[in-house]
Amino acid sequence: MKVVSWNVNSLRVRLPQVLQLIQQASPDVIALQETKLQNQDFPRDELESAGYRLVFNGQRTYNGVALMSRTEPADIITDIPGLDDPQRRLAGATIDGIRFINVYVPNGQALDSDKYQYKLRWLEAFTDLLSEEMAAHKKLLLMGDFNIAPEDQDVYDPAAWQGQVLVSDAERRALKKIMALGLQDTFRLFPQEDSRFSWWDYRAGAFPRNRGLRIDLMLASAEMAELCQAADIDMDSRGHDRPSDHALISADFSS
DNA sequence: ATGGCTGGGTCTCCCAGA
Repeated sequence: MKVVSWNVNSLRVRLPQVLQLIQQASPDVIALQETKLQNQDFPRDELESAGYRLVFNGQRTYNGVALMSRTEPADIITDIPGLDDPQRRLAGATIDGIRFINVYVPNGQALDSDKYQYKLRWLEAFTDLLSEEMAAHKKLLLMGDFNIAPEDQDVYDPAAWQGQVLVSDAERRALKKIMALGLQDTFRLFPQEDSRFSWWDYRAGAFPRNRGLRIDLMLASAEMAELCQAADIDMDSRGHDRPSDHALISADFSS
């Protein structure tokens, strides 16, 4: 089973690239973040014609996530219980007996911003939900744009980023708490070169200079981690004409 | 050098992203 996750930064702009991905890689499950489309504007026909069942949870301008699969999704969730939140950041479903949860974690903007407090509150409420999901599903894959670089090795210049949003102690603690529920970073299950990232600023030649962060993650429960055969970051997706600022990440699982 | 670039909406400026 091939699974991919991609922050497309507008599905309207990136739809041709998603269709190309389908043609070239034919993933079994595709998680998208930052679709930036209301549900009524979601490109249903194009993606259903390409052979996918769709779960989408969208809003205008900001946020929006989707979960696409070759087979029928069941037990769909689109909200975090107990969190009254108009922002559309979650799409989960059971597909082929595996629980998939796709998240677009809030960015946080800056440590002194209200958005940072919202990010921490969101993560706390999400962790409660995830704890229940983990208890109910042995095979679980949590993926998406976490907007947190787990370790300094996931940051191109850790000294310059020290204490900033995306790497701050509170954010990393929140991520550790999520992983302590029994999740493993699939990317780190395999030997990796240094300085491999998943996001690069559009500005100042950040991508050609590889000044990036690894903030897009695919986290697997123990049972899923055992089945994981490979995990990768698709650099071509970021080198594309008119690219998203995020690369697509992928993992393969034996059935 | 707190800039730069991109997408979307309020639409040729502003907000947000990370």
